Formats: sequence, C-alpha cells, structure tokens
Amino acid sequence: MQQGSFKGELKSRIDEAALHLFAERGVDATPVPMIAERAGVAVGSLYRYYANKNELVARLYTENYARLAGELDRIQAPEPSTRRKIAAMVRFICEFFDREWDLARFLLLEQHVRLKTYRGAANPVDIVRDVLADGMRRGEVRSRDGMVATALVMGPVIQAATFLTYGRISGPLSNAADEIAHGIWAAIVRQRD
Amino acid sequence: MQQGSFKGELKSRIDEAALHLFAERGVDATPVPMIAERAGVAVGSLYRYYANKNELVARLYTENYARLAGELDRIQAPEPSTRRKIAAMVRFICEFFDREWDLARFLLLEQHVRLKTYRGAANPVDIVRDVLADGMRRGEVRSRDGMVATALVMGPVIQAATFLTYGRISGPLSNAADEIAHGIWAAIVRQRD
Amino acid sequence: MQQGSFKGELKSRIDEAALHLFAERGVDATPVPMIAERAGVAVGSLYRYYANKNELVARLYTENYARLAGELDRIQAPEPSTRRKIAAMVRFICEFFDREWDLARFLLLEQHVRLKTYRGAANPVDIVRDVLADGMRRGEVRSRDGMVATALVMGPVIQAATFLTYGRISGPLSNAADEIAHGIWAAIVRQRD
Amino acid sequence: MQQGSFKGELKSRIDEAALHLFAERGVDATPVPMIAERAGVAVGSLYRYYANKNELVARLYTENYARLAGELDRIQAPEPSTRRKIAAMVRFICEFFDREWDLARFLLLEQHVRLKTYRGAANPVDIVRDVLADGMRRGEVRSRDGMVATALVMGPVIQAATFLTYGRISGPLSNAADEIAHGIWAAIVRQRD
DNA sequence: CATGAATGAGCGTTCATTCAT
DNA sequence: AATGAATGAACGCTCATTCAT
Repeated sequence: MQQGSFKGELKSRIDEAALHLFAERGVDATPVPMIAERAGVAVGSLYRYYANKNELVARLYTENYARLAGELDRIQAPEPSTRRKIAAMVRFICEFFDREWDLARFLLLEQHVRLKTYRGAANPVDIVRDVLADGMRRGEVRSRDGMVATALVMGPVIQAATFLTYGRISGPLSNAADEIAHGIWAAIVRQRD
Repeated sequence: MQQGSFKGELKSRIDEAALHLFAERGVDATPVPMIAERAGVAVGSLYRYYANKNELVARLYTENYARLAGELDRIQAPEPSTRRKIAAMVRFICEFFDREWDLARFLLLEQHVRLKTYRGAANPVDIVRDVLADGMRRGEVRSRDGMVATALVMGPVIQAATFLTYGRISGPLSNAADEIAHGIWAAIVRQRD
Repeated sequence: MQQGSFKGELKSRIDEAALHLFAERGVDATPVPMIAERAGVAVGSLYRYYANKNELVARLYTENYARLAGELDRIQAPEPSTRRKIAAMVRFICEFFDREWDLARFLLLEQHVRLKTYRGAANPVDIVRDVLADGMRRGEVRSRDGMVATALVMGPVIQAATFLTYGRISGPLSNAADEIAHGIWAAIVRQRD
Repeated sequence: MQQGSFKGELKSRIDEAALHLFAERGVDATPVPMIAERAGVAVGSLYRYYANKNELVARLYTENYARLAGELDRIQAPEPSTRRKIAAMVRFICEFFDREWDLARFLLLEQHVRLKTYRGAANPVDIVRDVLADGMRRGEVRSRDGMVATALVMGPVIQAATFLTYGRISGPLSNAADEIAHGIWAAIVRQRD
C-alpha cells in the first residue's frame, strides 16, 4: 500500500500501456515485451492477468466497446426528441475521442479485425440503429433502410475522428460536434412537404 | 506470348493474390509464401517485383489509392453542379466496392496504417475537399470547415461500405447510392433564406 | 500439535504431492506451482524445504532408493538359502509396487535420468548382486558374470512392474510374485550333474 | 550433389543429432536449437521436416520401434524351435544395442513416456508374447500368464541393456547374449517330470 | 529469369525462483 | 514461518528474406 502500489495497479498499468501502443503502432506491431516495458512490469506479469496476447486485445476491445455502447445508451435515453438524442450522442463521441484518445483510436483501428466476430450484448451500432428506428416510427426521421440511416449518422462522426487521427483535423473534436450533428440531422430528418 | 506467359503477368497474378489475401485475412496474418502459392509463383519471384513485403503492401496501397483519386476526379469534373458531382462520386465509390471487392476492402482495412504516412500526389480526400471548397465558393454548399464538410460527405459512404464488409448491409452497395447521396446533399447544402 | 499442524507435516505433504504428480505426468511436465497447489502450500514454502526443484527430485529419488535398498537387505538377510532370499526379495518388490504405487512408478520413471549420477551408499542393484555373489560362492547359483546374473534376477521383476504401469498386466503384482520368482530361480540355479 | 550434399541429407542429419542428444540428455533437456546446431542446420529447417518438436520425438520413436518389431519378427520366424527363436531374438537385441547405441538408448529412455500412448501395428512386446504363446501351445514353454512369461524373457535383456547404459556392464552386450538366452530359456522351459 | 530449400532474428509463452509482506 | 505476486531467462515456433541451382 506504500509508495503508490495497490492491488490492481499492475493490470491497469498494463492496460494503459497496451492501449497506447496498440493505438500508436497497431496490435501486430506491438510485441508483448514492449507492452511490459512501457507498463514497467515483467513479461510474465502480463500473463497473470491475461491468458495470452490475443485475450488482452480481445478484452480491451470488447469491454470498452460494450462500455461505450452503455454510455451512449445512457446519454440518449433522457433526451426527448430524436434530434436531441443524436446531438447528444454525437457530442458524446466527440468528447470521448478528446478525452480517451488512446482508447478511441484503438477501437477505431481494431474495428475491422474485431467487429467481424464481436458478439457482445451492447454495441454502439445497435444503439444508433435503435434510436433511428424509433425516430422513424415517431415520424421524426425519414423512413429508409435502418443500416443506411445508421451509416448517415455514424459515418460523419467516425470520419471526422479518423481525420483527427491523421492530423487532417486539429484541435478538440468537440469543437466540431455541433456542426456535425447539425449536418447529420439534415441528412436524416423527415422533410415536411 | 505463347504458353500463356507475357511480361507483367506474374506481377499482376501476385498483386491479385496479395490483394485477396490481405482483404480476407489482413496483411499481418498473410505470410509471403501464402501469397506466392495463391499466385502460383515461387517465393523468390515475388522478390523480383518487390524489394520486400512492406513494399508490396505500400505499392498496392499507394498506387490504387492514387488511381482511385484520379478516377474520382475524372468522374466529378464533367458534372455541372456540386450536387451532381457528389452524387456521381458517391455512386462511383459504391460501384467501386461492388466491382473491386478485394481492392476496396484492402484500402479500407489498411487506411489506418498507411494513411498516416501516405505522400502521394492524388488522394480521394483532397478531391472531395476541393469539390466542396468549390461548392462553397459557388454558394451551393453551406460554408463550414473544409474537413468537417469532407467528413459529412465521405463518412456515410465509407460507413456504409464498412457495414457491407461486416455483413450488416447486404446486396450491392450501388443500390443504396442514391439514398446516401441524397442524405449527404441535405447535410451540406446551403439552406435558402 | 493443535489445528492439525506439526513440524514436518508440510514437507511430507509436499513429498506426497510431488511423488504423485511426478509418477502421473513426469518430472518435467510438473510445474512447481502445481506441486504446491496439490500439497496445499504456497510455492515459497516448498523452497524452505528444498533449495530448488532439482533437489526435490534428487532427494525424493535418492532417499527412497536407499530406503528401498535397506528394506530389501533386511528382507533377504534372515532367509537361509539364496533361493529363499530371492523369493523374498521378488515378493517384496511386487508388494512394494502394489503398496506404494506413486513412489514405485516414480523410481522406475526416473531411473534413467538419476541412476547415472546416483552416489548413495545403499542401492537395490548391489544388494541383489551381493546375494548372488554369495549364492555362487555357496554353490547354489550357477557361476557367471555378476551383473549378467543380476540382470537375470532383476529384469523379470522390473519388466513385470513396467507392464503393470502400461496396463499390460492387471491386478496386484503380488499375484505374480511366485511365478516370477520361480522362473528367476530356474534361470540362475546351478544345475546338478 | 557436390560436396556431400544430397536430397534428404538434412533430415537424416537432424534425426541423428536428435537421437544422440535425446539418448544422452533426455528429450526435455534437449532444446530444439541444440539439435539444429549439432545437425549443422538452422532451427527453421527442422520445421520443414517435422511440424514440431513433439512430432520429431514421436516419429523417431514410433518408426524405429515399429522397425525394431519388424526385424525381431523376421529374425525369429525362420527358427524351428521356440528355444532358438528366443536365442535369436536375444542376440538380435544385444547386437542392436551394440550397433545402434543412440537409437537403442533413446527407445529405452522414452518407453515410459511413449509406450502409454503408442498405437502402432508392430511392437516388440507383442512379437515376444506371440512367440511364447506359440511355444506354450507346442508344449515347449511352460504354461503361464502370457505377459508374465514375456516379462521373464524381455526383462533380463532390457535389464542388461540398462546396466550397459549405466556403465555397470562393459564391453559389447553381444558377449553376454548366450548367457542371457540360456538363463531365459531355463526360466520358461516346460520341465519334463 | 524462376525456383524453393534454407536461414535465423524475433515473436508469444512458460515456469523455476525470489522477496516484500 | 508462510505467502503468492512478480520476475525474466529460456523455450518452441514462425516467417520475411536469401541464394545456389
């Protein structure tokens, strides 16, 4: 308990180091000893918390992806209209990138590998799709294929985040949140005729 | 020309095999001997066309990414309005995914690794950004940060393509092209009044 | 003495656990933590009794091998004739396998690794060889090379025990003791005429 | 073809090196790089011939064990009497140890690990047991449990070989072949009464 | 030119051993 | 004395790359 050591400290140090290196270099370009070194632990210690490297990656992905979905759901639930639900979610994702840079980039990077086999209860795509389905039922959102609508909503946010990781957008993503949300809403809103 | 072999045939067989395996399994999970086997050439022959595996990946990415940019530019140029330029580009990308499934998935998959260091003259992002900048100047497109606008345009297409690779959207992407283009235009059009 | 713990209890729990696992899985396939777990002690405690894993194996082998030699000697000593000495020793070894299954298998398994460097005072091979030398001197046993004679005596018993460990002989080995002893005696007895 | 290299040379160099090191140090105490070094090949080359270390050990064991059984069978078949069959087999095994020292020691050493799971058609134990069963049927060999009889025959030979590996018997084992065979025969022959 | 057997650096992983508590 | 989390050397194995044929 002295000198800044407490139970579970190693695990979170490993998680943090892994997340950073995975985001910065990619999973495959990050050897286990490199994670251990950055975490300041021995290689063997990593295997006390994870059965193998793949489990580390999978748990890091799955747990955070599910957590993100949960938070996204909690963010949209209290909002009265679909428009405000979407604005809240867009802002939340933007802030998520600003706040949890390593984690967000890791989730973005690994989606192509992990999402094919991801079988978690909660996931952000379904949250958005459900909000949109509800919005269509309520007549606030123009009726169209659910996944196409979801692409219209998630696409701009993910793309802006991607530009951020390439350095093509600078400064906090939250600054662009309202602009993005506004554009998205125009793309999906049911036009009065 | 006899015996079914001509200059450059081997190279294109290698490229095709690599593209398919990279798209299907990922670059890191694809050993060079596996590419050679699928291409029907010896491992050593692959090294006659590419100095190493990384160069194969880089050239495959860079050349096709630049080619895609060029075609995108050629597609939008003749169109008279920004709206039609964007519709043409969206349709082109959708058809690109339907037509060149392996290549498109490879470009999507590798963007996060390659785009950080990509230094090619032509690239799709700049094409779209330029079209939008022009549209803003012409007063057709609402004025906002160029990259945010670009995200609003590219995001939905890329996201729909991504959903296609996860199997969350089925059937040819071109079927959704008009819907997507329509939504995108609503997101960026300059509102009258 | 209360709470079921007394001096040396831990050591014997460790020994027993190690013996069982070594016999069942082999020495190299038995991690130290697995021994500790089966013994119900911490890994560190094991190192209070033995300097390292090799010493555990060596002491387990050496002490029990020497003890076996001692008991074998005590068994044959009171017997009046070589024939009865051998019958007694054969029966004793058979019963030893039936009674101390783990220990016996361990000694059998490790002999090839340990016997090369074994330097203990007492050992079963010498006991048998001495009994036979004595028998030759007394004219009861046919004269031949001492170690060849020893092989004729020990071989059948060890081989039967080996078959038992492979499951090629079933039931208690003691059941076969008389048969084996009878055969052995015929093999070494000095023929009259 | 020049300078002493021909197809299959590497494999046999690997086999020889492995056999020697396994016999000398034991399988578990022999790292793959050590085998490669002694064979004068790179580590990777070993994996061109064997899928993994265990397969190397298993194939080395299984193939040679089966071959030994085959040769043993071919040795005993032409002999007219059980007595001469056994004498021939004993001599053959003794010469086998003298001739193929590394291989013989390896088979002896690994029997405890491999024989439990060995499922090959041919094996020396069954050959001997069958010869004995036949001898009992013919009235040449005293009737008793087949495996006990087999232990009486194989035991002395294996034990003598074991003594040879410990240095307790010196010189070629073939020198002792007749003595051993004579003893074995006395142990199992059907006594006229 | 094309071949593919051979190479060996570097990976993921295990486990005997230590030592702060 | 007893504990068990932490250690890191050493293992088995892979695969990008080379080069004699």
